[in-house]
Amino acid sequence: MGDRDDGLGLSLRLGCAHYQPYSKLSLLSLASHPMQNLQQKNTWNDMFQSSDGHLNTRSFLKGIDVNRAPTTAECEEEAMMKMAVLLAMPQGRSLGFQRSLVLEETFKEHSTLNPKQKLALAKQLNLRPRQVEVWFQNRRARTKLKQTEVDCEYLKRCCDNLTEENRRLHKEVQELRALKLSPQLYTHMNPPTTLTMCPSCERVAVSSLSTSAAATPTSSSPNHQRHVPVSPWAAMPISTRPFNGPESTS
DNA sequence: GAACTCTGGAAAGTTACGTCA
DNA sequence: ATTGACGTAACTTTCCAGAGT
Repeated sequence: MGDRDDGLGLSLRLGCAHYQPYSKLSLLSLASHPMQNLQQKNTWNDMFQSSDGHLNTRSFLKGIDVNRAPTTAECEEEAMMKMAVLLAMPQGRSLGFQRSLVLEETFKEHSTLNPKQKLALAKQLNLRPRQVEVWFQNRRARTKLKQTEVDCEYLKRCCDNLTEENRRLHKEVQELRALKLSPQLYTHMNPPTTLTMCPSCERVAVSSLSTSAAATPTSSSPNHQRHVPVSPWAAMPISTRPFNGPESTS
């Protein structure tokens, strides 16, 4: 799974963008390696040994944000070390590190295989064609699941933004109604012409006359301290409003 | 050209198993 | 030692597109 940049502006980044050999690999497959050698396992034990003497691979994994682009310094050493450890971690049943690596590289090129490619890959990896086929099926499923999770998060953020905007608009309506129902304020209001409405977005904007009148009330008209509730984005182009896109929320 | 059958592949769902905390 | 969570390999079912008749 490589970087993705679709219409939603979403992208998935794994590892370090500057370190290509590992950065594009799936963490799922990186974590799968049947390192059954006892001697090497002791090495992993040493590396993951926690204070209480137990192995702590999950906490180690927590230190890696697969969606964050690490700094250059991290890329060169820390990320390298972490990825190297990930690559060697035994995790469940797997086809082996080298095989997974080749399968991943092949998957990056094309997520589906024609029969000829499948046979060639199976021969290269000393696997049955059926195993290669199954691996690609499962890999596509994992990719789709991951993408679904990302899309779901994006939609959730959109929903949150709209909810907040809805709440803000309700408050604004209430304030406007209160303003209209107040006779004193209503009679001393400036003419409606001081409020202008954008013909394209139909948002009310405050003209320079009204804003100056509101900001600097004269001694002869103290009641001119008129509050005009205008949302902070009223004068903003639609495309730059906070609820208009995923990039504006983070 | 339309209707039907066959076949292969993909997706979705499920199961079994190994590892770890 | 046991258990639940998690990841992966492998299987089953369903659907669909393309080829052949």
